[in-house]
Amino acid sequence: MDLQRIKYFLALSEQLHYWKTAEKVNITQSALSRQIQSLENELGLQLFERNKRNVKLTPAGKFLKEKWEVELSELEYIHQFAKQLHLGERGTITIAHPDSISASLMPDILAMITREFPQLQIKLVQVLYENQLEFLKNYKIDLAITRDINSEPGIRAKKIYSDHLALVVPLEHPFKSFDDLSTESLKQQKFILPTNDGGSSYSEIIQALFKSYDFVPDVFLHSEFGSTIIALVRKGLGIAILPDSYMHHQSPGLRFIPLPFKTDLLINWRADDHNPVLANILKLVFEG
Amino acid sequence: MDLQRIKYFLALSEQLHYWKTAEKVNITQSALSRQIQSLENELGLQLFERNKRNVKLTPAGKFLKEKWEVELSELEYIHQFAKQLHLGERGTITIAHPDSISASLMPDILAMITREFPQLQIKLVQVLYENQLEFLKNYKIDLAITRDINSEPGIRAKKIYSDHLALVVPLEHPFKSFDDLSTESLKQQKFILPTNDGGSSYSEIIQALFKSYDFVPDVFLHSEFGSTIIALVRKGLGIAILPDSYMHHQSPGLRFIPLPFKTDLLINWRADDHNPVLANILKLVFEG
DNA sequence: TTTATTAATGCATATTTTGCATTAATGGAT
DNA sequence: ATCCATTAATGCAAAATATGCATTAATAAA
Repeated sequence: MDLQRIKYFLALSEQLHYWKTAEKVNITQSALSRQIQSLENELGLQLFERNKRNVKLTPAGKFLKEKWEVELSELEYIHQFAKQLHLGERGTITIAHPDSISASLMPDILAMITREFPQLQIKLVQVLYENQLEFLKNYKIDLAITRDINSEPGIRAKKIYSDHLALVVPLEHPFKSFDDLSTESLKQQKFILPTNDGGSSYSEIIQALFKSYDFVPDVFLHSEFGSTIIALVRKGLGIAILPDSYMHHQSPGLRFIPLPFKTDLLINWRADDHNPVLANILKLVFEG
Repeated sequence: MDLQRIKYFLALSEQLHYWKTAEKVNITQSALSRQIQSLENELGLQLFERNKRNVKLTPAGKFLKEKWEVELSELEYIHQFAKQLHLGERGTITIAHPDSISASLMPDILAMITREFPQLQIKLVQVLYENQLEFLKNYKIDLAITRDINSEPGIRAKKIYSDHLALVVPLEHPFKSFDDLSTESLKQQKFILPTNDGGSSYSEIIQALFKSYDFVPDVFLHSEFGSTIIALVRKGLGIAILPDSYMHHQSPGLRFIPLPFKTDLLINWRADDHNPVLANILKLVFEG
């Protein structure tokens, strides 16, 4: 059954006149007549009661007119929605990102996305460092913002930002600026550092930093969660090294001392992911 | 957009394999391939992500699969429903009938209808005698059961039943049987009779009855409603003449004395009414 | 590298739809 | 009653569309 036929029927059911209707829908009266006939044959029922003079809906025709009007507009809506999915203007995307940028980079990115694609639904998740690529490969997330360079096949990555590292100390701490740092003074500090899992480029940078001062830090505690680390520093339990993106978090009682080391932020996605939503978001992130 | 195409799409979206699907829907792989392509062109979007080896739904395709499945089954249901309307197995019909047969003939007719056409919706109404044909012509009712022969153009009628008239008296009344009736004894009675509107063949029969006893009745009250008349008779306010169909109403305290006069029941409908429901009901009423 | 698998495509054929011209039925006017 | 204007249906040829067969091109697996 062709939907066009149903549209012809609906037009005729309004006009109840073959000639006028035929003109309206841009076919000849002959074609219209036969379209209605085929529709009736296909359904095995009569839609119109007609003689050579008058056209009138049968009860079944009246019923179908009402129902089909609803169904056709429903289908119309569905098709428009699908078109938006196709164009990547609608849909859902799940993004994992590090805690550090939840008050700096993420708000910017999200504002940009909702400005360009207001219909997109975005799910933000925080994923443990070691799970990020696995979740990406298993379609649990579609986009991962990480601080690590990966070399997974099937995953593409691109740098989107670069953070300075900063030494985070309580306000009352004697370290006021970078000049106060020395091997001697650092040796006396207790450190709260990210979990050292060996593979993370972020950890490696921190290791390099300590190496440049040529000492092994006294690590009081490891945590994977930046917000945990900040809370502990504020309580005076130690000092930490974090990306200075954390400065954008509302953290009274803390001092960030910038260090001459940088940590990159990379955006990761499946190379074979053809979801148009992804393509739109990547384009937006890279090109503004 | 042909619904058949959508069915092909749905089949392919299950199998995700052109050959197998083509076989299943009884066309060649070539035809299927092109049907899917036209569908994609028509919608202006991609339904499947495919290379020469694999077929996979796109997000839009996945969405449409779910929605179209629902819509198609909805349409299926609508078409079946319409078919039933066409066959007169579904639909609504409004029937007017006299109060007298609401406990005798009507239950029989209704039982018959619901047995044969359980999906039919029947509205029963009581319409004042003088409005019956007007309501029928104005499509307020579809079927009128009357006791009057009409000669309206456009209205067809057929006799379906014949009632005896009965004299209705309270149980304690001296009239016990037809033999107790005489001009003398009747002259002493107060009568409660139907409204005498002149045109009703029912009233005319009652007039003929009185004429056969050669007297003019002392009429205490006229009412168009049989149940009102019965209530008044039971209270001893007079005696009445009613079709003996009323015997089937639960009316303790009354005696029905059959009279040798008959009143016909006719069923009336619009001659040009092609509602299949009507045709079915008429057939049922006439042929059992 | 080869092979088997599989979606797409060129082409001829079959089917369906369309438009033109005409027919047949019907309501209204004379 | 009769004629006329209107209007839905229909025969026919042309156009558009769908189908099947055979082949091609791409690719994953052996």
